[in-house]
This record gives sequence, structure tokens and C-alpha cells, in this order.
Amino acid sequence: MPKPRVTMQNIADKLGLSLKAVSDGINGTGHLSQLTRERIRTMAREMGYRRNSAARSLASSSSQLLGVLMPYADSSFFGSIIAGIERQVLNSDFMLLLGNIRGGNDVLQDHIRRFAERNVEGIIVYSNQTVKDVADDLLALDVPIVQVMEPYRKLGDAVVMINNEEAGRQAARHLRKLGHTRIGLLAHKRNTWALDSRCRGFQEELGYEIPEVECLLDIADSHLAAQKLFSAHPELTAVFATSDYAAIGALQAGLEMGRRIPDELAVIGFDNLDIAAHQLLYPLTTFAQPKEKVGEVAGELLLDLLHGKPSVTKVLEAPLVIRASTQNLTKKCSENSSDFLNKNQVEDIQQLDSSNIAI
Amino acid sequence: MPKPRVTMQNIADKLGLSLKAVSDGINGTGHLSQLTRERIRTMAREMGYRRNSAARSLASSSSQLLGVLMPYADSSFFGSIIAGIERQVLNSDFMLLLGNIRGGNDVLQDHIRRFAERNVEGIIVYSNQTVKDVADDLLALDVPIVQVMEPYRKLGDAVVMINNEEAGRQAARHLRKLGHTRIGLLAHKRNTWALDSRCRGFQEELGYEIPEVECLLDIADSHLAAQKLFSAHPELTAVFATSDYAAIGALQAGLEMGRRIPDELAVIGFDNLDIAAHQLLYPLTTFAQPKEKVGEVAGELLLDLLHGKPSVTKVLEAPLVIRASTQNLTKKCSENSSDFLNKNQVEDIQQLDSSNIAI
DNA sequence: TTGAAAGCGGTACCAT
DNA sequence: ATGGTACCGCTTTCAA
Repeated sequence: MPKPRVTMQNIADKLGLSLKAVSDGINGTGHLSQLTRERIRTMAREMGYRRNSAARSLASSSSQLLGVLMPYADSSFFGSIIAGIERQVLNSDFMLLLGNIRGGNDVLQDHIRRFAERNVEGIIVYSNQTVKDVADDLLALDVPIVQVMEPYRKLGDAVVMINNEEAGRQAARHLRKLGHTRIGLLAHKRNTWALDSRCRGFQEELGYEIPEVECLLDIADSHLAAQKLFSAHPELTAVFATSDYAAIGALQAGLEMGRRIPDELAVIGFDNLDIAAHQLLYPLTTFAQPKEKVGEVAGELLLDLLHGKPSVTKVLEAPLVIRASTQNLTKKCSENSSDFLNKNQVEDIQQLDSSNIAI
Repeated sequence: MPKPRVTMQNIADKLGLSLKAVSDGINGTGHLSQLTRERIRTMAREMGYRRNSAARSLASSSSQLLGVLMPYADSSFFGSIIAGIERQVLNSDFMLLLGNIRGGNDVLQDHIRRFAERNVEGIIVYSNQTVKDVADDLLALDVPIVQVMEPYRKLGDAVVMINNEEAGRQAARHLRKLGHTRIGLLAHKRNTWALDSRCRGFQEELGYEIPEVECLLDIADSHLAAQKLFSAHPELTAVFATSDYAAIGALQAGLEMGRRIPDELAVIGFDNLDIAAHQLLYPLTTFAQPKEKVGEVAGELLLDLLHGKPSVTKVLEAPLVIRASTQNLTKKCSENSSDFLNKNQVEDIQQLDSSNIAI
């Protein structure tokens, strides 16, 4: 049989106080003498009182629940963002209700319905195509929404995003500084703000027409696309790939053609995934999006919105992490280009705790 | 102003029925005529009724909430497990409350307290060291617990785990079949059941004393450890590393010594992480733990427990994925060893949807 | 088959 | 500084 819950009434009875007094005592509200408050709290602890958020939520119509809609299973990317959110909102006693947005519109609509039933007070969402499709249902929840990584106008302008354009520019500058003049672009479909501005920044910074091939987010396809790019433009000595996956494909194609990395072919990726950082022979130069920070800022932003503050758009920078795919890093790399990033700046580079990985 | 919620009472009034009738009509409980039930449901839909789970939870003392405690930010590993759980329990109208178990005992205890306040009805947990430390608090919740990947006796025997011992054995058999007779072990600390049985299976299958060096879950340290191993035992031609990270370190050390892969040095890893699958020159032979499946089974198991069924331990197999780090896969690889895994068997190998990754 | 009424455990307004 | 009390929206006996 389930052990009986200790209620505020129980405490009140024990102490000869009113229910109201106990409620105020525990919540720090109302006007109580210091002594009473102490007595109440002590007794609550003694009796092992835990508040009942269902009751509290019903009475106050505030669930202290935030909905998180992300494709968290595809990579550790969104897991990190979620961890950032969690850390930020836990202090305010909010908890996260999860919804994976991999899957069709119906699955997502199901999540949204559940969010409604549970009275979530705010949403943090990555606006992928599915989300865009059901944006109306999301808006119907009538709660603050914060978007991360990808802004979709319809969902408002409370957004935490990465300065993709500047990253694109920086990629161009980095390659130019290394002396490359024939530079190509291996790009994914520009059907998102992030990918589009990433490419735009790159092209604008270079200022001339750039050979470009489109590829899927898939190493095999990127490989083929890169082959196409290099055979159509054998003069290229550098390529900016808009993801690490594409970059790997480009490296692969380059190696097959006998190019030496990075002199005869320099490659920049995007994301600083493990496959970039831990690529054995050719660690990838790439951009490290501050994932956890994005989550933290998003959480903070959402809490602000809940407190009535106006919505704002926050733009974070993605530092360039320079590795062997663009630059031979000798031992004196520390006194090298100003681009070179101190490891400490990149949250990604962290020691894993063996007890935390199901290796 | 918050738009007024449609309540069951509203519906009852509109229909001239009692609250009870509406409740029964919507929940499919009680005895109602087919007609009334239809009328109620139709009206509910028309008025845009959504149930209020706070009220429902308070009245029925069932929260329909499951707590998930995992280090989901470190890699995509646990994200996949969580996605599996979600898919399994969503049909039963449960939702997942998340708790990251990276961090100290106090953070975890905080999660547990919140779980208590929110009346979670069950827990799925990865028993890392922190969890083991606060196992008592977890048990105090007095709800069913399902463990994934790592069993900790104190938390009961409802567990979904991987047959690590068999995987270890299979690693040994695979290397032996390839003709290797001098085999080493590059192992992480055996402070978990998973790691210990993985090593044990490997050793037992080989049946003789195996040169072994311990390393951290970190490529740099694994690299050093592997150097140590190979210089102490230059006769080794193969090594089983108990994680892909360690395997990368081993490859690195081997390459530095001028070994040709896989003839002069074969390496097996564990986990089928991206860094294994997408290692450019030397894709890693490794074990693919069925992560999402683990989640699904765990979810199913927990639901069973909630329905009063007895707890059981489920053991899943981790198929070996053979790649170039142990075997030269020519075009006729498909007619190769029976070990060779059909890609379709490995859930891991999936096409990523570009709109789902913040590349 | 349907309805009335008593909670579930709090919150919050209004007295005192 | 404290107490009384009317809900919050739904589930659940129990009676009709």
C-alpha cells in the first residue's frame, strides 16, 4: 500500500496552526513571525513533507513545466543544448518535459497536445521543417516560445542563434590568410536560415563567384559531390564544407586524388563533432557552436519572458577551431595566428567521465 | 488575459448532463449509452476541450509521469535510449521528466526530490557512480525502477542490459579467426559491470594470459597507454579496446610505429560511435549497442512493472560491425565471414535528415 | 444507466 | 500576524 503523504493540513494540526499559516510558512509568503515560520519549517522537515505539485499546479494554475522540442537522438548536439537549458531553469524550480521532433507532423502534434494538457508554461524549440509545419498548433498553446539555432518568424523573435554569417566570413578569411585563392564550397541545401547565412557570409567575404556543389547531410553523398566539384574545378586548393560530414566527404575525395592535406587541399567543416575532432590523420578545422551556452541562454530568455520581459534575439559566436585539415600545427602553434583558439574557450573539449559513458 | 479553459462541467452544462457522465464519456469509463458517449465526445471536440492533468493527477493520484536519469549530454548514446523510451511509453500517455546525472550527488538528489514532488510513477536510470551513491534516495521514492546498461543490485533486477561478455568473446573469436595469436587488451577501469564482463568474456574466450594496459576514456590517454602496451609487447598484432575512444588511441599508436592496418595491427573498439564509423582511413570494427532498442525495452518493462508484472532482466546482443581496422573489406566482402553484419541490422546506420541537424 | 456530493492538496482572498 | 473558506478541475464512491 502506498505510504500516506504528509500534507500541509497534517502539519497544521500537529502545530495547532491553520492550513494557511503552514502554506505561507513553507512558501515564504504572507506575514508570519520569524518563530512560527521556523516552527513550521522544522516540523515539515521532521514529518518528511514534500509538496504536491499537482495540487499546487491546480490551485495556482502554474505547472512549473517547460516543454522542450528537439531531435535529441540524432547526435549529442541537442543533448548538450538541453543540458544547458536544464542547468539554467532548475534553480527556478522548473522541470523539462521532453518531446522528440523526429517523426511526422502527427507525432509532433501529439506532443503539443500533451504539452497543453500538462499546462506547460513555455516552450524551447528547434524549428526544423516539421515544427514549421505545425507552427500554428504551437502558437495555439499561447505560451512564450524560445527558438534555438533556427529562427522561424512565425514563432516570434525570442531566439538564440549562432552568427552563421560571421562564421562563413571567418572561414573565408582563414583560407585566404593561408594563401588560398581558388576556393570551393561544398554546401547542403540552403533551406534553413542557418545554412543560408553560413554560405552567404562565406561568399560575400570572398567577393567573387565560387564554384559550388550541393550535397546531402551524409558522408557518402558528400564524397560524390566533392568528386564532382574537384573534377569540374581541379584548380581548387581549399573548400569550405557547411558541415563536418560534408568536410569528411571532401577530405576523402581529395585524398583519393592524391592531394596532400592541407597544402594541396585545405578543408573547413562546421560543428566540431567528434568525427572532426577525433579524425585520426586529418583532424578537421571547424566551427564549434557553443551548444550548452545556447541552452543556458535560451533557458534564461524563457524565464525572462515568463517574467514579462520583452522578447529579444541573442546571437552567439561560433569560434573557429583550427586543426590539421587547414594548417600544419607545429609545436609553436601557440604563438601562431590570432585565429588559433585556446582550448579553454571551447566548451566541447572536455574530459569524459568514464563512469558516465556506457562504453 | 488567459483564455478560459473548457472544463468538463462546461460540457456537462451545455449538454444537460452531469459532470460524472462527461468524465466517463471522455475517459471511456463507467456505463454510458453509446449515444451519450458520442454526444459528449463530439461536444468536447467542438468546444475544444483539453483535459487538465493537474486536476486529474490530484484526484487520481497518478501523474502519468516517468523520470529519466541519464547523462544525456555527453554523447548521442543516451539521447537514442531516451528516444526509444519515449516512443514506447507515449502510447500509454506517459511523458518523460528529464534529469541529467552529470554533476554531484546534490544535483542528483535535487532531481529526485523534484521527482517526488511531481509524483513520478516510475524511473528509468543509468546507474553510474553518482546514482549508486544516492541509490537510497531513489529507492525512497518507492516507485518501480528500470536500469539500463548497468545493473546495480540495490536498485533491483528490472534491467535492460547488453551481453557484454558475449561481445567480449566475439571480439576474441573474430581476431582469432583472422589468424591473430598475439592479442592485447586496452581496457578502461573495470569499475562497472559492463566493462568488467566485457573484458572477462574476452579473456575467457582466449583462455590465456593477455597483455593488458588500463587507460582513461580519453583518446590522448589511450594513446599513451597503447604506446606503453606495444612497447612492452611488440609481438602483439591485434588489440581489443573496450571503447572506440581507446581504439582510436590504439590505432594512433600503431600507425606511429609504422604498423600496417589491419595486417600488422588489428583493432576492435566498442560502441560504434561516429568516430568509429566515420574514421576516414581506418574505419573501426566495433560493437553496435542497440541503443534505441534498449530504450524501447526499458520503457516496455517499466510499463509492465506499473501493471504489476514481476521484474525481469533483459539482455540484448550487441552485433559486431566489421570494418577496415580488422579486415580488408574488398568488394566481395558480402560473401565474407559470417560475422559480417548486414547494414540493415544496425540501427545506427541511418540517413540523417538535414533539416534535423543544426549543422 | 445516470447523478449528487465528497474529496485530492493546495492557493488566495477576505476577515479578524 | 493569523485564521476561515471558497475554489482549482477532476475522480470516485454511493445512491437513485
